[in-house]
Amino acid sequence: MADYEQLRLNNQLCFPLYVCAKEVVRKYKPLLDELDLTYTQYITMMAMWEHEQLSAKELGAILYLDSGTLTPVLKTLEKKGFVVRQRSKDDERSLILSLTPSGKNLQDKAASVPEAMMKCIDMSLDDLHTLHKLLHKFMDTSLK
Amino acid sequence: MADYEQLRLNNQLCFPLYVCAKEVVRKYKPLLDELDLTYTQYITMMAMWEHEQLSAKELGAILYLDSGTLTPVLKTLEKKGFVVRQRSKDDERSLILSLTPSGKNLQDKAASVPEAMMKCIDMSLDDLHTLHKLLHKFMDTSLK
DNA sequence: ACAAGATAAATTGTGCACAATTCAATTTTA
DNA sequence: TAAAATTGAATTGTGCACAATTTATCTTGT
Repeated sequence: MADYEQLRLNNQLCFPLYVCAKEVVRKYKPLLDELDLTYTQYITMMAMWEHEQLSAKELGAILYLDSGTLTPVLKTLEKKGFVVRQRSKDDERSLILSLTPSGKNLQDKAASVPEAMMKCIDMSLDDLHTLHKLLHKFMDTSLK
Repeated sequence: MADYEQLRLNNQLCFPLYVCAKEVVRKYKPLLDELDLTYTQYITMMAMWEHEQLSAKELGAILYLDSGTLTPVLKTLEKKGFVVRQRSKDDERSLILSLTPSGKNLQDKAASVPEAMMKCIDMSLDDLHTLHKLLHKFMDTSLK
């Protein structure tokens, strides 16, 4: 008689990962509403603030998102006036993304978001650091 | 001149959480295709295997999902013949969920999934255990 | 007993997320 | 160098995920 111990939700690694990710994104919502950004748009803008200019392909590699997801997100960000989409002169297949002044300015408003989020999280810095390190290890070793 | 250090993707906790969750669910896909289940349907079935019978409200509390998500998922699982949806006699508002024989049998096939997933994950058991513990701590302390 | 409030699902609308396919531009190769 | 293969975005279709609203049922207070 099998007890299927491995199939219990509490014994899964993926389930808490899935729940934490979802719920943290939900925590972001009221903060990001102030910036008129969804979470996906927010991480897209973070990548843009770091890189100033990059192709859609490079962006997808950074964010782990494919064109099916990014194409509509980028069109929305363009419509909001934060991002410019233009084809590369060198290679017409490539879509080059850059920030508008409005998109650059948004970084000032966004600067308070990480701090506000930290206030919601009631764990020691030590635990948070360990968690951060293990998630990156997980990404690097298991998500190829 | 601000350097916006806190806004860098690599310094965020949420971003690796979001990526790991997404990518792990993607890893599940070929395994769950064998069972004709999506990931959301899979965790729903896991909750059913554990509880045999429960209300939609209880299921939502277990899975951290609201009726907007669960209603269509449960209708799909009913259409696939794994789950029965019926109103409670005591309280017509409540939706009582139970497994069909086919839904129960599916547990046998599902039993190999956790093991197969573990083979994809190239981290020490120690690290996995720590990660698991920290995610639960995070859920318990920060997601109220 | 009945109106007012609370509760449980369902519905509606928006925005991802991804697989699979398509299309156009570029590169490779016979 | 022309056909074949590859590449980068866009498109199409399916399935969540959640906020907000609606509907039906139940509970509570008078």
